[in-house]
Amino acid sequence: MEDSVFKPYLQTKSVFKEDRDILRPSYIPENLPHREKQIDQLASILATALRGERPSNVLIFGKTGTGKTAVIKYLGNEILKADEWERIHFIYMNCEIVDTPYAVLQNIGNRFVQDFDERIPFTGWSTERVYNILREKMDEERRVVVIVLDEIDKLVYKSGDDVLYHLSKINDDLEKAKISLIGLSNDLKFTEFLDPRVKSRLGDEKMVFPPYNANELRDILQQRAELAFENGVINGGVVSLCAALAAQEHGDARRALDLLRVAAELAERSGCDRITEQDVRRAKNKVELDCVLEATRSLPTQSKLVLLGIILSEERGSKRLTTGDVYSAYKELARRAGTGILTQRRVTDLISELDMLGLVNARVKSFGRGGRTKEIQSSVPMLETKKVLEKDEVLSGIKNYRLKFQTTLLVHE
DNA sequence: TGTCCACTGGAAGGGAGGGCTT
DNA sequence: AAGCCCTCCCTTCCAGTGGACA
Repeated sequence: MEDSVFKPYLQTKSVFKEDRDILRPSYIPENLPHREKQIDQLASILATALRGERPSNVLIFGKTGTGKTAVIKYLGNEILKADEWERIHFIYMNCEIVDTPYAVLQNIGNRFVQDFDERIPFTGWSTERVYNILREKMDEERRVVVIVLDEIDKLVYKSGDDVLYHLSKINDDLEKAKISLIGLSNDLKFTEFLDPRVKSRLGDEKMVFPPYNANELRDILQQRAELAFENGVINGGVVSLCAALAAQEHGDARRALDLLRVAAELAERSGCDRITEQDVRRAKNKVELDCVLEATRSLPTQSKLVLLGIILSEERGSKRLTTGDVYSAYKELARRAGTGILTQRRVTDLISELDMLGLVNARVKSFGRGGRTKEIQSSVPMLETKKVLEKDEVLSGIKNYRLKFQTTLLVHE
């Protein structure tokens, strides 16, 4: 240990108390400041379950970082604590991960299967069969099942409302068990895509979580900071700055906590025993850059080629790219890299995906006789992103490549 | 006022790859 | 082994369109 390369890092005093996960968004604190009203309201709905009755279905709306997930998980824990007869099942699922009808049903179904041999396989069965098993198993005992579908809008946009239709209707087929559904969404409009029957059944009750303002964010951070840091590590200015920065981004508490955590890590790494406002500013840049680079890194190869095509075209001076331009650049790169070449239709979709991830800006624009197409601009730091892209094995062969073709708009200029 | 460009984005479907069932 | 199922990724086909220009 004496000469270990880790020694200097182990010796530096940590700014954190033992548990730095307290600053992670997944941590559920003992109380949630400024969500008392919402907790009360939900508690009054869920309390029905403690009497063995079925609580109303609830839809909860609110932007990212407004505490939807934290509140529902908190209430989930509380209700299980209060459930003397152990007849309540609380099932939480994130539909961004569990995002197909089959997966949702399989996931719920397996909570009610004890025997390993009877588990529902992750593929192979028909969805109907999974549904039937799920219904049977669930109905074996008298119980109330609360199913939380986080990011429920993602499920609907991807797979339609079939599962929700079946799940919201399942009570008609149950004798002993009762289920209630809680959907969390940051998109108010997704219900427009639901079958009217599903829409009305799902939305017995509706709630909206407003964004936190800077003062509320400060309270939240203050609470966590006291739990996470040693005394004197942090001052009021640091917390206020994190809160203010996050308030500018539609009151996202997750963002605020990230800032504080990363600022602390930066301070720690540079051997300081207190966090400064300078650290917070550095953290802001780091958090933003890390987000973009991580999104880039995890792109499928073909999307990486499209993004690289956009970046290289811009690097050469064309600021406004059309779908056609991007496709030409992409084709050139794909040919070079020796991958298959996708159709333009497919690349259109990949561009839209990049747009949704916030890596590029793409909006449909009409150029009159010039036709109607997307106007595309990257919104990533070019140098760093290019480095990440070139680390991909398949793309490594086209390092430092320069495009040959000319953009249409460049020609006109 | 109508034309016409360069796509857009929906629909349908193929086929590969995971796996279960008989 | 043959015949299912579900999902992912992709192709093919195509009606529809905003707005500069004649």
